Amino acid sequence: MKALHKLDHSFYQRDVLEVAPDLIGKYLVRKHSNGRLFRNRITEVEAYRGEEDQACHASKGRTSRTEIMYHKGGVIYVYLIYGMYWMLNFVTGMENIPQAILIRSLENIPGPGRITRELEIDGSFYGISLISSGKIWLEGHHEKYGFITKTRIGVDYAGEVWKNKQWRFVMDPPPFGSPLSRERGGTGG
DNA sequence: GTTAAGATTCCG
DNA sequence: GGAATCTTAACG
Repeated sequence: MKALHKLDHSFYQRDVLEVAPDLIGKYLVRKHSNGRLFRNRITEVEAYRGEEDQACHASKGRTSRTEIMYHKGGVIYVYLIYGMYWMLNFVTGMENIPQAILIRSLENIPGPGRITRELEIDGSFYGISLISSGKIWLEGHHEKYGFITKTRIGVDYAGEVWKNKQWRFVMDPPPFGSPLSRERGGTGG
């Protein structure tokens, strides 16, 4: 078994459309205050790219909420949706270029709201470092996973051009035994 | 200050 | 299909 290494700034400080597919199969590691360690592979993400992307929160420009997306890659962007669920995002790219990747599913946790609930991630994670916080980081090895692209979920308001971007990346083939693999072999409707 | 809507999830 | 639940952005 290959050794896992922690991903550093060089991984995150690339264009969001390069980083997003590279996230597939990487291990998300969460260290709790009691020392307990959670480690699970990322299976689905979505890219949000720049002020021109009408589905990206930064399309509203710099605000207190979007400010962190203008930071160079390697920090966390979280926000509350529907008053109930925290969405976990990784900021990517260079300084002053707003980008982020929504972590939509892990190997055993489908759903962005469920990920933050189970990993105990909330607003206090806004802006913390994926490299030096010690609370959350990524590990990987030099191996690429297969993936397919799809349109992003829940962004129909963004207009024809942006809502149709194939900027959702899903592990394919899915991990054996996962809900995804069962879905795949299903009846098809 | 008020208001509409949201990168969701769960139940029926 | 609809409720839960509250922050954000837009407007005044």
